[in-house]
Amino acid sequence: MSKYSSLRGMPDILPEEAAKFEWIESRAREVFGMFEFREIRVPYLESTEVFTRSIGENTDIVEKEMYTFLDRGGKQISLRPEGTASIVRAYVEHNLSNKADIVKLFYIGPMFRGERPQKGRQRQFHQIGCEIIGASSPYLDADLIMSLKTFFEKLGIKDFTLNINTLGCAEDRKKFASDLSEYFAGHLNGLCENCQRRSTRNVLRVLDCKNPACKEIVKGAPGVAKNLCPDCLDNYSLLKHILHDAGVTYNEKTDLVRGLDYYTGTVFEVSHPSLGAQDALAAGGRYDNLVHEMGGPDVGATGYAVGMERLLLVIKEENYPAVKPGILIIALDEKSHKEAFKLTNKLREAGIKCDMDHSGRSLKGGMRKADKEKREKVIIIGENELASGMVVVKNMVTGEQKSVGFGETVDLLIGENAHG
RNA sequence: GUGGGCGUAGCUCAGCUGGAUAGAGUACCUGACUGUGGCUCAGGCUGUCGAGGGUUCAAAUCCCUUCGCCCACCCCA
Repeated sequence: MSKYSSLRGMPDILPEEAAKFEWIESRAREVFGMFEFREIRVPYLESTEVFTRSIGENTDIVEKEMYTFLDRGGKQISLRPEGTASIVRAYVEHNLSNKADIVKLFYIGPMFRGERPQKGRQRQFHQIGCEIIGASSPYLDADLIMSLKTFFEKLGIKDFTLNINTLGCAEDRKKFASDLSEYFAGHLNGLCENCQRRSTRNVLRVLDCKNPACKEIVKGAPGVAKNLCPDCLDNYSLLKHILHDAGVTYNEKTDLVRGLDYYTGTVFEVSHPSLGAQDALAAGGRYDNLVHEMGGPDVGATGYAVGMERLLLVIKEENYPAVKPGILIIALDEKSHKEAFKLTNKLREAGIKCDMDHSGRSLKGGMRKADKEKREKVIIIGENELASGMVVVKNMVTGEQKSVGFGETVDLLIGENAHG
């Protein structure tokens, strides 16, 4: 039992897992680079207002999940619970709209929410997100969704489902919400306790309640489609056409809603069956009013975030590349240890991955270690080698070994690596 | 915040109707094999039985409290 442990929901990411993070991140950079998104790094801490204004004062995230505290100057600051707010803040602050009409950005990093941890959910978790700011063409939504699909394919993820829906523009949404409130008011008794509360406070959320009784009532609820203005309707059906033509299979899910206030119009979610209760791998949508609300130009925007920890749960072990260990250098006594260390450094200078056993264990011990670590080669240096000026290079796979002069070791190994 | 499950060796777990030095497998170290790994065999190391308190002649085992982890609700990526 150690004296200290990390905070609840804020786990250490140990090397084995960190390697997976690293691999996923480099696939992200590869794919998003190809789509011409550019990376942006925004701070983990922001003035609390950045989040309350954008995510919404009455959302659960802001009300009860955000890590908020006073800094030494008495200013109220918060650890970011998501990425979009900061990015829009940065976009406005640095007048990025003047540099290009469309700005495509991606980010990778930790987010913080004070929730109770469970499968696929931590307090410090990591997201990879993409944003396209500057216009509201459905082609941009399609571009965004294509980047997500390509990313998932690159990671070897299968069996994911893309669900899409539209919430309509701000006016549409208002009308829709009031229609829903009216409908649910007539079925109040059948709804679960939570939904009775939701039906007045945040009526859209009743739509994705998991309670069977509520689901039944939701079936008869007015759909969003009726409430859409012609523009929204056109945009949404155009998006569906574009996706169809691009060969993207999607599932229209009319009860899909988002919990953050800034979403408007198209929303989407990617879910995976193996995830359990928290089955969203990624989610996003349009936020056409946010940039303006944050003090920027009146331009549309769209984006999504992918949950890293959830990717980890979904990606199969064999999808990750095997990490090949380097050569192990084993010295048999103090004198050879010095020479061996010199050789180790020479190999590294030549770009050959290797490590030396400094534990002073026996040759047998060293061999065992190399075997356990699945090393392909070891180099052995002892009294005999020092006397003859040769080192032993042993191939652990074939069992074959040869003596080679100290000076020729690097050349030999480079030659062998070149031939596999 | 609410509910349920679980905390015993580095890891996976047994022991739990109270009983003497707390076990197995695995991992690790050493030797058989004096300078060569995998297989085999032999030996060795590792524990505040999550923590604190209580009941008892006696507690890993029963009771209370507490902390931690997991799953679910809630919410969300």
